[in-house]
Amino acid sequence: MAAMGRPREFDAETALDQAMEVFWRHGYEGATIAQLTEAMGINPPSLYACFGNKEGLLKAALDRYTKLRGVWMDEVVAAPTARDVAERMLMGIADKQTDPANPPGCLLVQGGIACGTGSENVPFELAARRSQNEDQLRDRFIRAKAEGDLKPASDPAALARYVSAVAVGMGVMASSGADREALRQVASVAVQAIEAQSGKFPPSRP
Amino acid sequence: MAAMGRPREFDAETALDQAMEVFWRHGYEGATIAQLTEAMGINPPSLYACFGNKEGLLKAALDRYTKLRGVWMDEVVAAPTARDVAERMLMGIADKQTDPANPPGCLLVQGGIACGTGSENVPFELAARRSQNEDQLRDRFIRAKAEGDLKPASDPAALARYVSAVAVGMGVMASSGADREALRQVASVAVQAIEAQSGKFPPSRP
DNA sequence: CCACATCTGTAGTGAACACTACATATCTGG
DNA sequence: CCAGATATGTAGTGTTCACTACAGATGTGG
Repeated sequence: MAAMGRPREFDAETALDQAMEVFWRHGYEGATIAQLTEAMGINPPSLYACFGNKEGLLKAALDRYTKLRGVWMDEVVAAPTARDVAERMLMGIADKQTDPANPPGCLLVQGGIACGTGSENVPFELAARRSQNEDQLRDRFIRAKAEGDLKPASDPAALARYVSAVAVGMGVMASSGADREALRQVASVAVQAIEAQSGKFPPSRP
Repeated sequence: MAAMGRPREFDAETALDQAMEVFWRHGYEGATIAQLTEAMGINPPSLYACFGNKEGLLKAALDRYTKLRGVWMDEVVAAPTARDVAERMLMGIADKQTDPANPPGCLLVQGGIACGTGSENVPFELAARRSQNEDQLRDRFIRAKAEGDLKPASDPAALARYVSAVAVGMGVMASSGADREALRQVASVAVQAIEAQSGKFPPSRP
């Protein structure tokens, strides 16, 4: 019934990857539309037509980031024990956050911990995504406890929060120049707290 | 030999406390001169005459912050064992970062993890202050190891980095709404990694 | 080929920003 | 009381920001 109009000349996902990198490196407030459009290879009107506004672009970038991380997290929670889950996650983070292919640290931290007037919900947006990871981890630890892999007295939610906190702390350290070896040491120590809750206990009945 | 001029009508330390709170809540880039001057109860020319520029004001606020934290850290490292040092520090942080008298989280994190063009050295400035804490912790753990309080095979620098990372992670969680109990649980789990390195070993000879 | 719809590039818009010129006010030293 | 020095309040400065008006380009359906 209606004509379809001129088709878009850029690939949205590719452009989003470039935007993600800019937000990752400079944070939400530190990233300017000029930097974003240049990295994406488009002009401002194309950006606004496609993503609404700067915050919409951030959300799209966060969606893409968490989607990519999601497949990795699935591998993480596939580890056989709670201890191995923690180790695989934290060691993997040590590597990922110092991978020269990406900006250092984690977009969910670098994106914006504190923001000014007009961007107050950006930190909430990031926190919500982080808590998704934490929930996934918690569910895995609940299972580990049921399987007798964690102490009956252990608190899966607290353990997940702990691993999450360590991951965030590592992200901040990575962004301020910590090298891979330093982060691996942190991960190695951190895993010992999970080890202290681990063992082989009679599984709770199904 | 020269006249002294009109005396300043505000107290620099009091004004700095107010500025500190604004940076703490909104971050370096999110805090505007208008917000700062209003909180400090002065006008822009007074601010610039006294602190040079916005970054100078931040540095002064950081100095004040770390000075106040310094006396607390002295109490922390005065704990008798490495494990107690870690517990006192992380539990204290859980309380401090959720103290309604201050903005949530930690100024050394909230201040600015990622910044835009023209403020690139702000994150470095914060990282430098954080590493002061880490160094103090490391020195204390070196002593603990010498006293036979930590395993001979333990790495004090790695342990200090670990505690530091947990503290930063807790700060981020606090700023995104985690309550005191949640942070205490994180601290409680985190201490167990230090416990795993603790015991009573023959002290190395003086 | 034409009406219509959507994209693209140029060139801006008003608003908010960090910062400051300037006149005035308040001190000290002589 | 006067000269020099520094602080203060008013009222801006130029710059940069997110965002957009508009005209031309490129597609689809009839």
